Amino acid sequence: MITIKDVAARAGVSPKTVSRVINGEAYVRPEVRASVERVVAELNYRPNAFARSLSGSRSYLIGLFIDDPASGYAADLQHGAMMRCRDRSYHLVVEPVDLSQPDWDARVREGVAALRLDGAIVAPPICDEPALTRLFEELGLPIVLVAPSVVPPSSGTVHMDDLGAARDMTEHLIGLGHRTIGFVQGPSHHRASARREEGFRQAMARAGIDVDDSLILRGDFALRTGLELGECLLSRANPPTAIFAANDDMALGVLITAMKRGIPVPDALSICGFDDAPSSRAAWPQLTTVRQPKAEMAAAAVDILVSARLRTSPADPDAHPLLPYQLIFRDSTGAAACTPPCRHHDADAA
Amino acid sequence: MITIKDVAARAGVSPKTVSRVINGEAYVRPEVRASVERVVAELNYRPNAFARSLSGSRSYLIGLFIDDPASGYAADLQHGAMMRCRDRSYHLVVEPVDLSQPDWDARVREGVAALRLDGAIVAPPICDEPALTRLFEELGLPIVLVAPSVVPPSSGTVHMDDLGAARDMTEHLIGLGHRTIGFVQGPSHHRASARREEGFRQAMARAGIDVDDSLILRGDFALRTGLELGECLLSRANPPTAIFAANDDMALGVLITAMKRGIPVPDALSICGFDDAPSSRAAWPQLTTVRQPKAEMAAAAVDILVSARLRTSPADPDAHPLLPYQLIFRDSTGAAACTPPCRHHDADAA
DNA sequence: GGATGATCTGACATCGTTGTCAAGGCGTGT
DNA sequence: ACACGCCTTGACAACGATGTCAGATCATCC
Repeated sequence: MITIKDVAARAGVSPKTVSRVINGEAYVRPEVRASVERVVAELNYRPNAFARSLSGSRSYLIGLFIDDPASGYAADLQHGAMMRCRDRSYHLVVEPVDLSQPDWDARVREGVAALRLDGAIVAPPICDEPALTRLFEELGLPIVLVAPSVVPPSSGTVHMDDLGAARDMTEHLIGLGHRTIGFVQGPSHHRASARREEGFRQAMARAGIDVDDSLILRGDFALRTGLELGECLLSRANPPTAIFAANDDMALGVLITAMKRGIPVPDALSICGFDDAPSSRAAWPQLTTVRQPKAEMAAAAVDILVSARLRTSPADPDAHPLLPYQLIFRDSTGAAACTPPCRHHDADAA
Repeated sequence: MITIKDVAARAGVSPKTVSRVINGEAYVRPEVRASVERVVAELNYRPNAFARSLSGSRSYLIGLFIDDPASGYAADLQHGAMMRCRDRSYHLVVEPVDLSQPDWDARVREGVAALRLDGAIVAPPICDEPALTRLFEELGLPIVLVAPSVVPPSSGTVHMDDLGAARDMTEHLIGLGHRTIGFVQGPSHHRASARREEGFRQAMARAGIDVDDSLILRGDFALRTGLELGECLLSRANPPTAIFAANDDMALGVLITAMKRGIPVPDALSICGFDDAPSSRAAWPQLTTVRQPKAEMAAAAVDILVSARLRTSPADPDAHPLLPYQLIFRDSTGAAACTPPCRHHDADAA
């Protein structure tokens, strides 16, 4: 294994100078820098991460704290964070946090203490747990929250524009001629879900359509509530011609209910979801939905943590980026059966 | 941050003795051991992983090398590996390997060199890449392959019994009265998939049913081949009453084709898959399938790597465990429409 | 009682890097 | 010619653990 000394010897400089070159510090003559860089390349030298962290103030390690690391959501976050870490020559350590276990805080402490993490990314839903964010604050660990409902001070956040996405999707439905649209809400404590409803209402208001509040039902993001609330909406005397669910699982539930009742989708009923979960693609017909920039949010979180070493401004807008969403038009939405006067509408936006 | 010196001072012993206690070495008087352990608990001391790895021979780090870290399969492996790592006070580092990039080997080298990994877990499909396993061998890094098609010498493996699972599932179908059963194979290079076909044939042979080779079609694990091959099978003059696909995505394709043709599932057609992918639960009806012990395989891999420090026997059977599968009976399989004489059969095994 | 070996314990060097600090070289203004 | 500041460099001591080795203690056997 080659070390910094080998490089130093071969380049005819001191180890410290090699260290300077590696870390891009100033005050190294360009010739010397070039020569060291050449030797580094020749020997294919890689600094030992442990020595680095032991000696220096950085560990080059970022923790990703996740409730359920086996979920698709978690996988996307991991992927995005890991790739960005690699680009910035950091490494990602994924740590599961099971808040239902009594000793969860001890386990978190242990992980942070043993690894000297430079920062932590906290995924939903545990990013909304005050005890956890307090713990990180106590440990002096910079954190970035992914799509949190509440924003504690002195932590970074990454978000997507839930309101805008829901507005756009609703406008898509309205453009297809739908006027009676049902909305399946998420749980009340979930801020993002509230923003989605807000977007829905905005789009309806802009189009001058009165919202019938009895068409807005509250669910809990689980598939089975989609089944139940779908039943509710579709058994009405005047059922909606389109249903917008605040996540894909519930949309799937609505879809299954429609199939059971023999309602053809999208011919008699348009359905759209939110999340672009894997199951939205596996369903038939495939679900029109909103892609959350999960990987991008995680990558942005890494950026914030890495650069936070430099700047120490907690409320800097750079520490709270809003990432672009994308509407995914698939096969579960189509033109409304022509009850109201409707023109044909082109649906290939985004 | 408290260090080994703090503990040593408070316990009135040398740092080295504390080190001995932490690492469970022999030759420490029971009283001393107890006293040190008390102080460790009091101060809530955790050894610094970096110092440990820099000084000692272990890094307490295990790498999980994965092609597509965003897949559900990867997520399950990660979860299992991570939990077991935590129990054994190791940590898991996930490293993506993109074989399509020209410099993939340099990136792997870099990761291994910088982190001094104690071992690597290599997930499918890259565990079947000879260049990769050779690279690890060259680096002297112990590896465990997850469900590989070929087993290079001097590496551990973890497997599940694909043959037995497919046999059991086929027997389940036969027990439901099915006699004309279609089988959708995976790609030819995929050994596990071949074992699944073998299990299918064994069950059929045991039941004394002749296998019609034209009912066995080769796919490539993608959903769209499920659509196409389902079409193939269902448009026959004498279509099968049950179709067994070698993975869930293809089974889903078959399911969608059946829906399109208006064939009720499971009343007129039973379908089952393999993998217990998330989408198998999101489908309607939910798919009967085989649960692969993904998390358990990953956990077993960690065990092998951790204990391999102790024993150095490469071909030890303990280094090649076979993990138990589980049949998941859901709603896509049911009794065959009674063309052949059939008795009612109880389906609640496993 | 003294040699022997097993059981304990600590001093010290070491792992590979970075932080601190001091010092030398060089340009500039007076 | 001198003081001053900026650039550039390296010596040295950390960082926090473990490996090595030598020394101390104790029981056992001749």
